Amino acid sequence: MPELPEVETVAAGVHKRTAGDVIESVWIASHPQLFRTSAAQEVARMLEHARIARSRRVGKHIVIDLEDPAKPQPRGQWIVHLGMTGNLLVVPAEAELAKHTHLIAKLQSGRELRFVDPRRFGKLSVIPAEQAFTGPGAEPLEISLEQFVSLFRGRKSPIKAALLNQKLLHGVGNIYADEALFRAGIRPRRRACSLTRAELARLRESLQEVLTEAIAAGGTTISDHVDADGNAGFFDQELRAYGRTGEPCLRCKTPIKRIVVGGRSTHYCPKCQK
DNA sequence: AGGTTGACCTGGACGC
DNA sequence: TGCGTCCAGGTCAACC
Repeated sequence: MPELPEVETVAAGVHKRTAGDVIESVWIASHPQLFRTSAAQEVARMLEHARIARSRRVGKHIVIDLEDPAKPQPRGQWIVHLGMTGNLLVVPAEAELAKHTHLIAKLQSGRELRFVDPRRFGKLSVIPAEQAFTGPGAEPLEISLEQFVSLFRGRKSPIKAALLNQKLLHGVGNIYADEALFRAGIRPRRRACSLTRAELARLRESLQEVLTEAIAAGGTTISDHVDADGNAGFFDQELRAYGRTGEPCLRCKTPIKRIVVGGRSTHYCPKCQK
């Protein structure tokens, strides 16, 4: 499900509904692979009796700032990665329990913050307050043209694969990589280092544009992305390349082609994208 | 060291 | 209806 716009939608929803609320107790299912960097008990200890100060997005991660409820002092950060099918929902305590619910944080307000993830590719961890979480790469919406250009200098991998590399830019996933390359008119298989400065400038513009539009639409719902309230996003109606295999290009009517780049399914217009 | 591939999971869609 | 196959928005370890 989740790339930058979807994670942004979820983080904003969680923030709106839980800021200031206090976690009374935590229930965690026994799936140790969800807790690669922090043990489940560590997560529980950090969350229990903490006040939720703020929730925000960094790359594809949701960062939840926790503080001690007595004195407003930072306690730590809860880092949530939604993986492929993960979600954070804020629901009334009596709401039906979804299958694959792996964590429930009971809130003072009577609601519950629940982590649900059928495929269990998601990851939960906690870090101390003084250790600021910055994510693995650069923010696509804030990066300057100079920085953007330097990311791809000397990179021999296909530009599509480089866009998906979270250590370069974090937050870009398969859908928006395809969409940005379509809008910029660049072939996904081009070596990153072969792109001219003008092409990279176009790519950066296209990427920022498509991400911004998708955030405004509440993200793309292919099958299971919903916001903290359970509402679907509607950016899937705006997709021009992703998932349109065989359908006419909206610019030139040539059928959209599907290939595999870096092991990921990739959609592009063989005529418009050079 | 950088680049590529398969493994990790469940479930939905499709063909027979 | 049921069974097998393929595919999926993301990483990350293990290989070349």
